[in-house]
Amino acid sequence: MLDINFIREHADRARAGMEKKNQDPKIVDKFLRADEDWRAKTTIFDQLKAEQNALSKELSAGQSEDLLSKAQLLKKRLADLEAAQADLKAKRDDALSRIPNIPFDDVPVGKDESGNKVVREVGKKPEFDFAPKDYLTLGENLGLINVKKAAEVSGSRFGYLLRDAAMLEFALVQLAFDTLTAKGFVPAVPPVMIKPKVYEGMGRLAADQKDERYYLEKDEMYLVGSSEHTMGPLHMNEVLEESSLPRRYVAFSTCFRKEAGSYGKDTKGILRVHQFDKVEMFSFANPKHSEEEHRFLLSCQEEMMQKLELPYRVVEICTGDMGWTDARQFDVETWLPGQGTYRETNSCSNTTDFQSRGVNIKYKATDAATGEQKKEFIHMLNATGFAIGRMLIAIIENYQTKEGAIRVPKVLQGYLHKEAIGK
RNA sequence: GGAGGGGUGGCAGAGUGGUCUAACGCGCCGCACUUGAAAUGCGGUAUGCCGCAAGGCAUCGUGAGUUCGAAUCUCACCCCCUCCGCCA
Repeated sequence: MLDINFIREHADRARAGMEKKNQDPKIVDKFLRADEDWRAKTTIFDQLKAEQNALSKELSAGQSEDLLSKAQLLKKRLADLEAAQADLKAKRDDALSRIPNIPFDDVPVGKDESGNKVVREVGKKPEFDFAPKDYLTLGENLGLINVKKAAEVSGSRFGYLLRDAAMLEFALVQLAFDTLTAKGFVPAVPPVMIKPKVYEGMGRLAADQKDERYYLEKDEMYLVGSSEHTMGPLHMNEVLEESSLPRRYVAFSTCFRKEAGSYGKDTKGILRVHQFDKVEMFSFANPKHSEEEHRFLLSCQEEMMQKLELPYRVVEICTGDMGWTDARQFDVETWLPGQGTYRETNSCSNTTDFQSRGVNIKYKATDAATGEQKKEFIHMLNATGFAIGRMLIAIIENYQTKEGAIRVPKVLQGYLHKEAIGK
């Protein structure tokens, strides 16, 4: 969530941010109104409460009928006031939860993905002396992917990864963990279920994405859409030492997504499924250096793409297309020759203090001039390591042979103990 | 899932209805003493909110309740520990 004081003082900037993100800026005014009403009620409530406290003290010294009836009257007034106050606060907080993070000023402004800016293209697109096939045809032919059986067993948007596809998953996970732990990332396997209150704090139950979540009603738990969601709260309610920053993690988890609102989109295959595995990078950073940290995470993504020798491009996501919690977002899109297009395979976001405020993670900042110590909200960043399903798609399509086999990327051959996947 | 014990400031830990405005201790910060340090002494050391300020309000795991008044009593939930059962 945004800082309440920031919205009070810079309502115009909050409105502008919402407009850029295709949200209704009137929400800000709704917030301001509820906030003002709440503050007025709070002032009266606090005064009355002070009266009550004084009265209680008097009563503790000596009771009298007069004082007691006065206190009883006060109690009733306070109860009414408290209800009204709680109501207003709920209204205010509801409005607050409908305000996304504000994009940095230099983020390209745009309505939708057509406004995204290609930053660079890297790698050579493979050339084939035959018509390249799509991954699903290849994968089904080789017995690597089975979505038909998965549909019978679990429904649409599920898939079985079989044989070397399953082996490739572990090879990719291993490659990512090897690469990133060598850089000091702490390896992690986080929970995939999360309490509603914590999830809210992470800004991932906001209006625009609540329908995207699986909820276990009986247990009041959500299934996470990414390990980001439970890695962020790893340091919930903590104050981290400035010298310990940045704190970087590489996590592996299954991800669950309803894919509501994407009916009819990418319905075939395993590109868009309800369940997939993903390696994720997460960083708790000093706000002074979070932009730098963001570029670093992006460079890690690119390094791993280059290790796989996959052609990709880096795209800076425009305001209208970027995530709810993000102040800046880059995507890595990988070339898919079977489809003749780039598709998003990685994402990399700086959420600044939008999430850390929600899960209460601070760091001890030392003022360089005065030496004074202050606790401030930390910046939190997340980035895809490998989204396994989509990387399999990219590998299958880019490494296909005329005979319908798949060459194994050099860097994975050691993990897979083979150079090609055939029948 | 069952039985029992517990959750209090950075840590440790007292407090079982009204000077709790949360003891004592440790740690931390400042000052004094000291050549310096240690030791000692004195003072200060949670967070959030309302307010221009003075000041006020809230918070003893969370939420609700009883009461004029709750860390303290009641209920529900969460978490931790011990034991039993079940389980990869």
